[in-house]
Amino acid sequence: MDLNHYREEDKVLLAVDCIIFGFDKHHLRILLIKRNFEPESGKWSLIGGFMKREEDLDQAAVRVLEALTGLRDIYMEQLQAYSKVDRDPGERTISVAYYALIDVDSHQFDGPRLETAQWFKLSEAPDLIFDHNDMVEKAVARLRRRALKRPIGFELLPEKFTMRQLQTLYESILDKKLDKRNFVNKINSLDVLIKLDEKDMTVARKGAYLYTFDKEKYDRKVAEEGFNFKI
Amino acid sequence: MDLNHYREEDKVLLAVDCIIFGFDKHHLRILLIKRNFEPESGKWSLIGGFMKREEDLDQAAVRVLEALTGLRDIYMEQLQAYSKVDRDPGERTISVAYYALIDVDSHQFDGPRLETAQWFKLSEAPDLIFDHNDMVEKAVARLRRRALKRPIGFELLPEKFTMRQLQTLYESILDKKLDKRNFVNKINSLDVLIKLDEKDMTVARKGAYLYTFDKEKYDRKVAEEGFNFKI
DNA sequence: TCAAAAGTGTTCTGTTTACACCCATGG
DNA sequence: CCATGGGTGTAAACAGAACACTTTTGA
Repeated sequence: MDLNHYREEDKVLLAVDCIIFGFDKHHLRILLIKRNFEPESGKWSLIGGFMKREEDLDQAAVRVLEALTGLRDIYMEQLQAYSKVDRDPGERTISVAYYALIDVDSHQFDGPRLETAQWFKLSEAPDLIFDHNDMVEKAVARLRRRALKRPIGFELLPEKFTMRQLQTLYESILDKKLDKRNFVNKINSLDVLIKLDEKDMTVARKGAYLYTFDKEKYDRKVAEEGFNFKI
Repeated sequence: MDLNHYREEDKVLLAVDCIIFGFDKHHLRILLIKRNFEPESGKWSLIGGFMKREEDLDQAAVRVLEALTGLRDIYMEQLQAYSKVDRDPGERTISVAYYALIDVDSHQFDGPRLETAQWFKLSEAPDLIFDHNDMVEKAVARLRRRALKRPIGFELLPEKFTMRQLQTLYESILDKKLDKRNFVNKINSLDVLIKLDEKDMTVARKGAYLYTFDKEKYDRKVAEEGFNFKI
């Protein structure tokens, strides 16, 4: 059997596509670009590009994201490979999806790219090319699972945030209303937030306490394989 | 930027590697083959091979598994892609890992392949080539997560099985002893097993009732997004 | 003085855990 | 008749869900 012999003609192009989730204090968003090249020029798609021979997929994802949006040092995680034979009508390509979570407000992308890259509310995102809708759906499912397993927010929230912002983030990820008291009790019982003396006076006349994550405690607890964050 | 232009020299070989879990009524096992080709000839590895241009990854995984073991109609699920630049010392290849669960006893592989393919107890598996150890570790983690989320066993157990066999399966997946009464109560509360009138008289003087999965109920419940199977 | 959002605890219910004895049978 | 593994229930601890009023202060 020639299973184990390289056949030059079986080589394929490997692409990466990035599902970038953002949160802007009110809504969960996703970053898309309008394609200005064929195929499917003019349509919306995920940020993507080809892996080069001298890099691995993780590196390709980081490079492609920066090239198209100027966003730097974004940590991305691999989701899975998409390989249907006819997924890209142009050329046989296999694409590996990556996803990341970032705080919209502290990651402005630079001017010239603004026209092509744009944040959409998750619920209002346009139809995407190829199998990109599937990729997004899968990424959302992963985000939800992850949110239920441990408190996320490090990446999606600014350094300092109010309890309500964290709750709103969870509500938009899980797409359901949560009980304020139960949420606060749950978060506090996890003991990974530091309550600051500072208040955000813009959100209410009374003001709202600001919190930060206690990264050390958080990492320790995640490592100890605990948490289980059911809401 | 040439992000969006195909470069012939960036094409790569895409491989699949299969982590096949089996259960033989006592132990969780994994299927490995001894390589009789370079590189790393003589060492143990996962079952793997290259994707052809005219098929997708899922199809490649099924084909490769059958070619090397004679195992047919095995449902496999994609884990993730492995793409370190130097992962295969021979040629630049990216490998996508797949995993499957099967019942060892009802899936004998055919004679001539017996010498290369072999079931190992998970705890006694040899060191593997390339990044295959990582793949296995990841697959085990996935298997555990899945076992905790819903009752698995359809695939890993024979059609009819005893409660104790199901418990042993869970104990070997989770690698810890479970309480017999709590386990039975939990399983029964899920209401997806059918208790047969038949007993397996080989396991104890008293005999042990045989069960089958109620596939319809099971599928309905999984679809209703419920279950949460904490043990 | 009032509108708007923040902050805060308790009770109830369901789930998980811990735990020990009798049963049926083949040898 | 006894050794072996199968089969069964209950109580205590814990986690999750439901639920309403007071506080602060800027306009």
